[in-house]
Amino acid sequence: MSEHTSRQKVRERLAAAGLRVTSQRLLVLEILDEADEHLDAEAIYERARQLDPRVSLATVYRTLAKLKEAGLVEQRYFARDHKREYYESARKEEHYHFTCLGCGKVIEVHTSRIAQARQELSEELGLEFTHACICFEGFCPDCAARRREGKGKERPVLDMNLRVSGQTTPSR
Amino acid sequence: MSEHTSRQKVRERLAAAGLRVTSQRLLVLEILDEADEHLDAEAIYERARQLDPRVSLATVYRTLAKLKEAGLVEQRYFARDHKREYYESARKEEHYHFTCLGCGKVIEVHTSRIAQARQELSEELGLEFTHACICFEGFCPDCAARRREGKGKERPVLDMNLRVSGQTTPSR
DNA sequence: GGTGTAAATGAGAATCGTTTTCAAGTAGCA
DNA sequence: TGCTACTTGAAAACGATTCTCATTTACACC
Repeated sequence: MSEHTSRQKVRERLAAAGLRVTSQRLLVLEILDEADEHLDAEAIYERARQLDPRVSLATVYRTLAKLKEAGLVEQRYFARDHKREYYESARKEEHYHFTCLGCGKVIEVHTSRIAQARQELSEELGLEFTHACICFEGFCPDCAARRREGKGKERPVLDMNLRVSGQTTPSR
Repeated sequence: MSEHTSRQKVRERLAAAGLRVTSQRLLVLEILDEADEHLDAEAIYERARQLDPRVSLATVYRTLAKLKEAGLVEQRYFARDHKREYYESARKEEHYHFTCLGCGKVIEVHTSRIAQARQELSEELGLEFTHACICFEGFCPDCAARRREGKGKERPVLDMNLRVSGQTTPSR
């Protein structure tokens, strides 16, 4: 069943957002819907190209901008890799991201404290929040343990098999 | 009194952090100490150059990296201007930043909810936090009011007399 | 006070994710 | 079916940051 019904739904979501339906936009949105990780423009481009070799990276960027503007897609920054934009379909419930500096893993975390902070600050100061960029970094349980053991060696754990360029922030 | 005493203190802070004391580092750290706004590398460079025309932008960047690494300076990202790094002296108490999309103003806000979230998530999931990048955006009381009035016109308020390049995130 | 050496600097080139330009193609409406 | 405004591909442009490399400097040690 999925093949056309799902594509049809994607089509409708685009139209409902007032966007022209193009094969490139369908493609990008489908890729993001199906992705279980967070993708950057380059990764989306790779996937898109396998399905339709004509798509260009510029169009991926333009499409992402449109989808974001329409609220169909959310853009995130992760940890030290703040030079690179990541995207995810906007259909998940509120969550935030924790990046492990040891293994690069991105862990989704749930908390109501951020919304609470927004609420309180909004009342106290009369601010009107539209958006927040929140990202946490540190070590996942495994990497934290590994660090505690090999502490004598203090080997540079910050390997990041992700594309993560960045500077050092000491863990005080 | 200040002239040499304060410079002497800056000198000591650098040395205490294990950094070589150079005129450029003194300069950058002094500039950040005295700044009442948040400065980006370019702005620091401008100010530094007026005091010592020899300094180069590359050195400003290198110095900021060192100072950050040493914990003397903190680096932030603001709202939509996420391509640009801002710096502030690391001597203030915990606070976060709210950027007004109407006038570009950066408002410092205080809340304990973030620390609370970190604490709770740390206990629940065994995560070890080292750093968080948090920035809020929306409209300050004035701009919010202005928007509510001129709502019919819906003029594009996002003027940002700061250097703010960015995409649109709808205020749902 | 000299001196050796590792670290820091200036100038400009390089990087690299993202955006823009411009000519050609296409969606969606009449 | 045609019109027109919106999209696209390809390649160039952008812009904040980082790197290279030859030169200078801080500072530990004599």
